[in-house]
Amino acid sequence: MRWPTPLALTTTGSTSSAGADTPSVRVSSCEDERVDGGGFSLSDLATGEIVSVAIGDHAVAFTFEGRPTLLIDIGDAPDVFHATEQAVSPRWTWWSNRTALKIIELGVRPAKCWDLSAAHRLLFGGWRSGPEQIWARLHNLDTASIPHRMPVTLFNQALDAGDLGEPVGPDGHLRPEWVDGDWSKSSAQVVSWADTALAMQQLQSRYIDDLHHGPQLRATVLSESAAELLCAELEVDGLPVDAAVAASIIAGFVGPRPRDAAEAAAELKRRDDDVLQHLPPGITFDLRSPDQVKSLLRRVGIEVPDTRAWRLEALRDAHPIVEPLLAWRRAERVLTTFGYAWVDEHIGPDGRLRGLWSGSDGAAGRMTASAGLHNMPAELRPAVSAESGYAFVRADLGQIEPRILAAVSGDPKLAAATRADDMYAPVAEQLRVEREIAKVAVLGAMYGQTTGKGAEALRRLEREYPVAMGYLANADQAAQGGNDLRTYGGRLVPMTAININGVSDRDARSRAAARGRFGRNAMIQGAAAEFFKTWAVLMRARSNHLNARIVLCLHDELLIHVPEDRAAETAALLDRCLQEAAHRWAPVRSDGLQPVRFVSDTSVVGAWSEAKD
DNA sequence: GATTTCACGTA
DNA sequence: CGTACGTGAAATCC
Repeated sequence: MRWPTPLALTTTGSTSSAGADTPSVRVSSCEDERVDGGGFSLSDLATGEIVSVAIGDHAVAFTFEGRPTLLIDIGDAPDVFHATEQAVSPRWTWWSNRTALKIIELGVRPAKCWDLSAAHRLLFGGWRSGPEQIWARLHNLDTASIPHRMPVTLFNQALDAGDLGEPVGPDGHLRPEWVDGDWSKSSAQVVSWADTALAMQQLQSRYIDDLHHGPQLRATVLSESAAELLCAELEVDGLPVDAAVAASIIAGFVGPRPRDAAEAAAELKRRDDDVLQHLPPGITFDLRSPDQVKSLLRRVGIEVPDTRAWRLEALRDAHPIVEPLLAWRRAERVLTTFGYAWVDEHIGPDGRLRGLWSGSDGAAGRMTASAGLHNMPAELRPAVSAESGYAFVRADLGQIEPRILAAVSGDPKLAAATRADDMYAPVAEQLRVEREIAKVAVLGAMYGQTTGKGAEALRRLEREYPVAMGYLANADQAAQGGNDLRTYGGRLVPMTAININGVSDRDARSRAAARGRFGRNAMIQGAAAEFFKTWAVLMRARSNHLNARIVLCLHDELLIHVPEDRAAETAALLDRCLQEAAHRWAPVRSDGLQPVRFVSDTSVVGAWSEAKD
């Protein structure tokens, strides 16, 4: 698709409203060329779907029915985005949510999009999903041959816009100069880059059709795209945290905030001495060094292969130094990872903890977050508290993994068990074992349990739920054979994603077993991640009128910040969204029943720590 | 200076 | 039970 001479224009900031229904934008000039574009009325666009492509950090090219319509500078025109969302709520197309972030920072919340990067990670697996990767895979080019740009040196200055040429180089790859995006763009080049992105959207769409993975694949692309919008919003909004409460909790572990270096050193020594006093005077070890801790333990007669907490836990009574050592470890964790430095670095003056969010990193496509948002110790959760006049609605999915297994495998008997609030109860009855045994057996089957107490229960599981167990065995076998997997929602799980390092010292058999475990786990964990994101983005889309904001996603748990008087409504809506997500995953049967039931535990709280099971 | 290992928090 | 992630400090590599 080549575009005609683009109407490459910027607004003058004079978005005039002719009326609430027909906002219009007057366009006049561009960075480096003048194109007489005349007037532009958003109401003209209301009849069809806009495809819009945001470019780099700044400019955005709008297209309508394949024709370039408008090019603007993001920072210049928040009102244009706002009006566009209001009038037509387009499905934006962009290379990644870094563009969405720019718009969200202006206070506009795009409703929907096609995120090329998210779609790419879904379709092809892995982490890398820049324009050059997207282009290469869709053109069957070897990603190893993607060219890299020479580092910029004194003698190798950044290119002028005029030196860029076409986006595609002679080797068939996107030119790295274009991908890097730190070039000054002419309007024609911006439009050309938009052209490229739109072409990728069409190729991805065709790729989806050709995979024949069922209607859920396209639905997953849209859900994962929306999840990227959610991620950008999570980065902008942040998690409400009371820094004073956080500081007082930290003080309980490591003492008050030191005023100077000497005080910090004294506090450090005091904590070290709590442990070292159990040794003969004069003997000292660096407690921060695992090797030295091992030597320390050897000196008091304890020999261990490593000094991990769970191992030392069992040796509490072996020597009086073990107990204070464990306490030291705990305090050290708080001090180094979640101490005052963490508070200072990640909690803003507005009382929001902010980190970077990824919608689908990793092997199975779960969301990830930095700044400790996903591994904050439970002891710190009281500091995560709603602002004045607000409340949290927190909800987590109950027994999500076995329910997912029932759904993706299509096992009718296991699906029947999901009708119970506690699905392990009917499973236990079926297996004629205790509930705990049944639970361990089901989890063991999903995770590839190796140490076997539940061996007998596992055999019974295979007899009673052959479809579900067959699904897992199939994934295990495929992964052991080095074959890539694809989740129920359509995410490719490449077997290259498995971390070989951790098992490199084992023999071939245990490596194969590790691959098998990885495979069966990825199919469940990945599908659960997809289901969770569907739930979350439905809630995001449905809750605008409540002023509710999702402020934390934690694999199976949602935390929503909402005005107090809308909390009950929000909780009710959250449940309806869960039912909608379940329905989208598996339409109702002929008898009108939902084949697999999903449940959540939902509560309205003032702080995250409350009402947590 | 960059990379790996150990340890540990979360699900 | 087992998988995944992000983190920080020490140890190791180059």
